[in-house]
Amino acid sequence: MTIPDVARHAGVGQATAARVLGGYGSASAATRERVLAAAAELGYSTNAVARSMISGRTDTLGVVVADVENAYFARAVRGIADVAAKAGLQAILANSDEDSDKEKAAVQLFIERRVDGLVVAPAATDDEHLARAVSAGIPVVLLDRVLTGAALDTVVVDNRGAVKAAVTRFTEAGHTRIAVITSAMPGDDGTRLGPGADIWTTTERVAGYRQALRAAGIPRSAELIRHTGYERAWARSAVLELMTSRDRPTALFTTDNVATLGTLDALLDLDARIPDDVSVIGFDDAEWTTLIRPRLSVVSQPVQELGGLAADILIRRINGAAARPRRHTLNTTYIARESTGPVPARTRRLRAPAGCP
DNA sequence: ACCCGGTTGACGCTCTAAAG
DNA sequence: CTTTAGAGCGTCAACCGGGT
Repeated sequence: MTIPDVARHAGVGQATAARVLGGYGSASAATRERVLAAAAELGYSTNAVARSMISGRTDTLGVVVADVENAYFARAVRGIADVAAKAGLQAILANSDEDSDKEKAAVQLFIERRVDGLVVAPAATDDEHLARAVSAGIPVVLLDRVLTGAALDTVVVDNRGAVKAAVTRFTEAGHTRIAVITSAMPGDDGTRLGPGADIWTTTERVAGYRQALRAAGIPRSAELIRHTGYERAWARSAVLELMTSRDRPTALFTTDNVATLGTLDALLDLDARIPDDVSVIGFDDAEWTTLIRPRLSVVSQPVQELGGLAADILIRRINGAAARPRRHTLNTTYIARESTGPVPARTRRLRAPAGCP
């Protein structure tokens, strides 16, 4: 059923039926009613493909994140989708798995699909493909991460400051053996970043950690900085190793959801008591952080607002806003709960249970 | 028989010009 | 206010004439 069918059935001209059904131009109330009745009777529904052909819009937003299963991205996507829906746009998702090639492929596919705009949490510092999207007339807003080379609207939080403030809680409580667990890809030695893994967020958070140590006059030691990769199991084994080593840390800061889950997993296996054996602060106030005991102290970021703001800026761009691209930095808050405490008086020996890898 | 580059028409809708 | 006629959007299959 197409507009000519509806027009014929309603006994009006094709253009009139199109105007009524498309919601543009004018038509008398009586005509409108006839057209709508005919459309309902015939079961007409708009052909969005045909509409896009002339309008040049698809009313869709492409969203590329590392992994929608990650609670952080899930909430961000929720924020994006809600704001998009209010503007009559639909978000389409792709996962990059922090792989630059996958991200490029996803962006290319979105360009081919002629999405009206893109929200990307970039996996790497390479931005050529994003510039291509922009020159193809598809505006791009970066989420969660900054690309230094690109002049793009960007929505982030103050990662460095947030982590510095949180780690300072540790130093103020007297901790000096403070480890940081990140789920960035490690290099060969397990402590430095691997090639292409210099994700802005992680870099900033580790920088915040370093600043806090420096401010407290604590010499930094490389073995306390662990880049464990994007699998929770990897973070887990890194923490198992770290916590059973001599001179183990008394405080752990985890920079993201995956690292936090892997860390807690390891501490459960070690039967470590939080915070008596080790204090923990995580980044991101996931829902489950208050369901466990002790409740986890966290840096909380307004994830859903972050996504919503990204979508909002993007929609403005789609509608022709020409302002110079800028970085929007939202604030985080530290939420003190029960997972942090003073330095343990003496370190109880921790060991992994038998059969535990 | 085949391959080549080029042209045409079809898809469903939006939008304009011109006329009723 | 409403109508008709028609251009055009981007892509593809089908077709065309011309060449191997």
